[in-house]
Amino acid sequence: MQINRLFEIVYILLDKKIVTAKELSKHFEVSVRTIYRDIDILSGAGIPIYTNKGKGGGISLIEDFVLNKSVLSEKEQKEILMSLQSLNAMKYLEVEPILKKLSTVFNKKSTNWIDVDFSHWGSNDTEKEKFKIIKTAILNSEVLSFDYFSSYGEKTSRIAEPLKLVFKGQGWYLYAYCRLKNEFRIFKLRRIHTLVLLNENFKREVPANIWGEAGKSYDIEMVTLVLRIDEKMAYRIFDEFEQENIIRNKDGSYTTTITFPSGEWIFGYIMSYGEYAEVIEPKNIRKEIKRKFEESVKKYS
DNA sequence: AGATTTGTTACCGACATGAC
DNA sequence: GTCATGTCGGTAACAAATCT
Repeated sequence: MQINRLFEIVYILLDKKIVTAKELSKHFEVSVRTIYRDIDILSGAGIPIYTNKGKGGGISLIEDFVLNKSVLSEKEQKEILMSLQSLNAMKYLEVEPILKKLSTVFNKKSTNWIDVDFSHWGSNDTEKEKFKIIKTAILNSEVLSFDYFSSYGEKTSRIAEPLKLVFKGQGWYLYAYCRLKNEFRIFKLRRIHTLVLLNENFKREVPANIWGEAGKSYDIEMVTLVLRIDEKMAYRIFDEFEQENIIRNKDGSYTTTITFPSGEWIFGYIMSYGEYAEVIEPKNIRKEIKRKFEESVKKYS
């Protein structure tokens, strides 16, 4: 199964409105038989696809499926986007520019409950599970309870009204109204544990700007790090970095590139690798790390 | 009405992949 | 290696819409 073909079919349909199976089969260099199988899969995934026979017929999406909100309820639109997203999220990794185009089509015209980025969704089953639960909670406006571990490792039990899933930087975040703090908060998915759907509904509007003051988050300076990490930390590397940014060296160590919002916390992050990580670039961070380690050594001497 | 265009379904064989 | 499973291609027969 070539998942890219499915997305591209949807994209072509959005673009051209109507296409015959034969045209599609030529475009993809597969048989019409295969195209029909794809159509089956797509409609199974909740995409409102239909066909017309005879001259001028072909395959199309239900009219104005993106543009006309009255045809599809808000909820249906959400689910279409979700079904695309989860197809992608499940396991198919080769996702390409078509998805970007698709996401702009959706983002512009459709709902905004999720900021689609179509980046890799990791390989972690429990994260997929979390994603699924949260998805359900958002779509049905159900209150969630979970344990949350702050960056200091502090654990708090939260009850929150989930509003939006956002992909940002290196991972997924849940934007929700936290009843513990009585504020809108952003939770990193990876730090959320023991997620439970409470049998309670809520009503709350999503504020226009969820990332704080306008533009603020976009002005954050980013730092691109090149790290060499010891083989011993392999389990963390594949958890924390994108696969295509990982290079395995001859001696078994790994070189990875990652872009982070700059800030003091980067040092903490790098140092959490202890002796097993070495900063190659940028030089100033390399120096700073060295200095910090040296200071730390002083304490022990 | 009959030809043409397009979708729909069934069946079978080839091939790849993963499990045992 | 063998077996099961899944994907794809080819063909054939049929249904429905449209054209001449």
